[in-house]
Amino acid sequence: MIRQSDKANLKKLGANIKRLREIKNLSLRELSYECDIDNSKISKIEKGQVNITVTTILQLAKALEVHPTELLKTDFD
Amino acid sequence: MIRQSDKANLKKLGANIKRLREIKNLSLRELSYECDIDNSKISKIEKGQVNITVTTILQLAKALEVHPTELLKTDFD
DNA sequence: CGATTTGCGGACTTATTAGACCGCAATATT
DNA sequence: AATATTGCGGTCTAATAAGTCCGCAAATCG
Repeated sequence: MIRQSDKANLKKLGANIKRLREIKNLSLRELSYECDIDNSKISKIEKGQVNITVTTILQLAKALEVHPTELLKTDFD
Repeated sequence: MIRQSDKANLKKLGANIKRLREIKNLSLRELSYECDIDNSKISKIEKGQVNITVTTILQLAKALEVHPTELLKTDFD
């Protein structure tokens, strides 16, 4: 029962995470090393292919050195 | 491999969600009706017993009529 | 007091994330 | 040109979130 608006929202989230990563000039593998999440997984997250959990958000935020809320700062549907 | 700090963070998130629900004077069942999430599930979320996904955060935020970032506005470890 | 609401927890099935690994095509580096 | 890096996709297992239902004890209400 994965909704259509959810897919769009996950893409927005992913795009925002990618933006934050690029601001820090990190490659997928570098960020992967920092937050202990497989680089292919991060790739999928950025593509909006995964509905990540809160703890994953927190891990990414810590590695990106931003408050978790920053990851969600986008215009969801 | 559920870490210790994660448990604490989930509790903080849950407490914040509960706070937002109480601000709107909603019972678990009322909020449940609004966001289509079982009341017992919301109870577990508020207790920090579930590591919810992004879409669940979005559902709750919409029902609570706040931006998703509001749910994460707390001091995580 | 009797009836209703409320928070909460247990139990169960299904769907999906987490986590780990591999490999390739394109790009960047030397 | 040769080598290394990078983004990305596929695959597999184990863990767990999602989703649903039941019921109870305590609080609230008429």
